Amino acid sequence: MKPEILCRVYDLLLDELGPQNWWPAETAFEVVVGAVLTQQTKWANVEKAIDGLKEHDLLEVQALAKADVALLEELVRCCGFYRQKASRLKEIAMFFAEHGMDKVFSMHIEQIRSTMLSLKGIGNETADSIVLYAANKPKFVIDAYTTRMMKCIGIQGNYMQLQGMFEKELPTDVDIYKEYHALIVEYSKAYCGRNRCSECILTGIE
DNA sequence: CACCAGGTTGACC
DNA sequence: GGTCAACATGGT
Repeated sequence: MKPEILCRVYDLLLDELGPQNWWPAETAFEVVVGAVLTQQTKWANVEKAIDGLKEHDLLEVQALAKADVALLEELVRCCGFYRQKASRLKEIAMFFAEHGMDKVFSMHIEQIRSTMLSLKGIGNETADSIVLYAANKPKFVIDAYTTRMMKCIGIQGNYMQLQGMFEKELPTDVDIYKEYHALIVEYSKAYCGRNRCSECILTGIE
């Protein structure tokens, strides 16, 4: 792997798309809910579910922790895997209701991460999304787009290996981590469709 | 009508 | 350690 390559990719993406200002959410808890709902799901469908939850005043910890699961299933049905997501969201809300979200998010970064991983329905990517965008701590998020893009430029590895590469090369900076992940997702959605590689701005960077 | 979407889990090797 | 089916709706 060339030195500085991840920094150069960041500069290219930022120059191409401009700042993305992720995560689109009004509160930290909305980030948590959105992070679970967006698993294998288009963001447009997540927005519908978020709107529905807001209308029922369920997008806050105490309310969601006490919510009727059947109602939750109805509200998140548009996101797929709706039975799992409904019950898991409620359990996650119950956890935060008991332990206090601010208190949990004020722990050390690796402790927040492992705490999130201990909850059903939260794996590596969702845990890191929560750490970065809800707890506001520097953890680089790897997702399917990131893995694909890195493979395109000759960088391969599993989740933790890729994360290690980004965190080693980049400055430890919450805003850069947030922006970089957002840029990868948005660039991939816009330009990495079929047969788009020839006009990709990253062509030849490896 | 097939395929994919900002994954996670539990079972299995 | 890695791999795999199951989980499910909605858009192209």
